[in-house]
Amino acid sequence: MIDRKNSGKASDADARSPCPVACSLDLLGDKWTLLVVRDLLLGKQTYSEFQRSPEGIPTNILAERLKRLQAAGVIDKTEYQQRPVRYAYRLTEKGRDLQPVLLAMIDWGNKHIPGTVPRKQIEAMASRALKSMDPGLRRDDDN
Amino acid sequence: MIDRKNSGKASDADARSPCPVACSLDLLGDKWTLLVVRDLLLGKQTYSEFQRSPEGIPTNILAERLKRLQAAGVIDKTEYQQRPVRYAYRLTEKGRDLQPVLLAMIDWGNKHIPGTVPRKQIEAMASRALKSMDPGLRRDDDN
DNA sequence: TTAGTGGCTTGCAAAAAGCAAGTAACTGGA
DNA sequence: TCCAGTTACTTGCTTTTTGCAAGCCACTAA
Repeated sequence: MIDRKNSGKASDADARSPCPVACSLDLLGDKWTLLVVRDLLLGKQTYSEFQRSPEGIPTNILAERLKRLQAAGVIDKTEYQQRPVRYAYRLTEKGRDLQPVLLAMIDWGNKHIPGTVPRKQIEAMASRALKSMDPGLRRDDDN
Repeated sequence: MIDRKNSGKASDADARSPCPVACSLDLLGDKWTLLVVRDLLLGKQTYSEFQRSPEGIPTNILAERLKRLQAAGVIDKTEYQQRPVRYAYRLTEKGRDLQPVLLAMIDWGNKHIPGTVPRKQIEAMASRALKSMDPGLRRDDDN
């Protein structure tokens, strides 16, 4: 199972162009990747939490995206307990820096797509998630 | 050639969820769409200009994306001359409002993907494009 | 012992992307 | 007038990616 694609590449190599937009889209340009990042910013951390999001990401795509994001250094995966083994996915600084992109999308959606849940409500969800978090999942350290 | 998909839909109907991020990605979530928006923000307006961009968008994909963006109200298409007929694609207000999303991506790319051309340089390109623009292509009106 | 959960992998059909080629309307030059 | 070239696409076909269902392994709790 040797696969040379995307190996280690924190950046380009086979990027389409040196444009930062094009390079960002090489990693993030699909319907699912940024939704996973959104979930992480909202405080979700486990595979099954991502699966339970209302959009219903297919499980094979979720697995593939988590690997890609990890390979790109956007997230990391840690065993937060053994017996039974459970993994927590968390954003790295590189991942957290995607927040402005997500916020810009939220603002655009709110302004131009009727019926989308407003940013304020989303921010409230995020802070509520932080407060009610399982202590075992908390990140007191910063990478 | 009846096609009921995407007809008129400025917003959702068959959106995956009411999340503004998910809804935005339903329209913008692929490798090419935001590159076309980038080109438009940089002052490019014609089919062949989009084609000449360094990423090399396949022509059938470009045609399909232009239709989708037009159907979504992000761009409009006007005949800016006849004999021979030539079309100019321009961002609507909805389209211009995507600038913050693009800027956030540029900043992220500049910070985390080595070798990407810096925002300042891109902004310089955009203003140079404005100054040297064919008067026939200029938009003095605002929709 | 058995049902249930978490975190995946595998197989396969359907959709989308990517490539090459072709087309229609027109221009400008020999 | 003929011919090459440009613009704005469409069509056909192959390859890649998505999406859906099912299966699997480790483990727990009843």
